[in-house]
Amino acid sequence: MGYSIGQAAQMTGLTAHTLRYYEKEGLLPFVKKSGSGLRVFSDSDIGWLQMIECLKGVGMPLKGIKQYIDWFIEGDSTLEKRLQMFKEQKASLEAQMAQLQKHMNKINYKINLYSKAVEKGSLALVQNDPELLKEKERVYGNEQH
Amino acid sequence: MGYSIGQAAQMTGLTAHTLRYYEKEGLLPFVKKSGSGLRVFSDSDIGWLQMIECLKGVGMPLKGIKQYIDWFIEGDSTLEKRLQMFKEQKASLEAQMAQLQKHMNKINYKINLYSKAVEKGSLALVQNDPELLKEKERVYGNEQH
DNA sequence: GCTTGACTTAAAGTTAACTCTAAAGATTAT
DNA sequence: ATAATCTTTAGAGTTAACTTTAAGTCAAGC
Repeated sequence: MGYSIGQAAQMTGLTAHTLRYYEKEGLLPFVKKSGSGLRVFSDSDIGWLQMIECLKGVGMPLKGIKQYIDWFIEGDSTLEKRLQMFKEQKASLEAQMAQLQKHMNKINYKINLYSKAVEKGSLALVQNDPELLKEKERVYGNEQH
Repeated sequence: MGYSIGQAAQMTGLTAHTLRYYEKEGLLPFVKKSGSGLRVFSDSDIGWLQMIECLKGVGMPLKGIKQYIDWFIEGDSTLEKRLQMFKEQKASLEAQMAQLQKHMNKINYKINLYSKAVEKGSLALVQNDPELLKEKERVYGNEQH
């Protein structure tokens, strides 16, 4: 029900250093201190850290995450802003996933190409395989490498 | 068939500064210079830049990309290494996409939650909606925020 | 022939997000 | 109660990937 900074670090995969850094940046305004000044993380604090990891993972900078936390603290008057923020993150996430899928197609092409090249012992011998050229045109525009 | 650094910048969405920086870092070993010392980018160089963008986009650091280019220059003796590299990038990409999907689930939950909160004008009034709690448990482990 | 804008180099500066250091106080195991 | 370990603070250092600066060269338009 109350975790030390070391325990919180282990639970989240972050380091104690990073947790102090996050606190300094205003990302952990709910973490309490014990009588002797030690941080005490609650389950809710761990939940916040997991939300932070999520937002960080979709590419939000720490400043943007802090904005969300500040809105949360401000209360129900910021509900629309928070909803808007999540909608924007969803759109950004969809764009990212589409981009990654394109990269995946290119990389699959390369794996195909290099698999055949390794078989033959030569890249040049394989580059003009008509089957590969067709796939290449489908995946890329019209590149090399 | 030959592009100035400014044209190459426009074609790739990078800045001329960045292209010079990439060259300095060894990522553009094939770019030629004109008699007066100006860079001349070929279509193949543009293709390399697109491959660089792809690898950067899947999270490879410039050093790793340079390694690939160095292997390419070294020739067919490095075919296996290059194949291996692309296989690793594919695995990393798959992990990333799975992670992003998890984040997407959380964010969809938040959009759902905040949509209802905005409707009611209160987050607290909505937090305990049994329908939402069920979805929350499905999406998260057991968090707040 | 002069201005404007693109280009050259080398090197210093910027930003985000940590990461580490030092010196001291607190907690836990034996 | 004492050694080993954990935690505290403020502040300096690190890393990747640019980004800007300074000081100058080159080419095109009027």
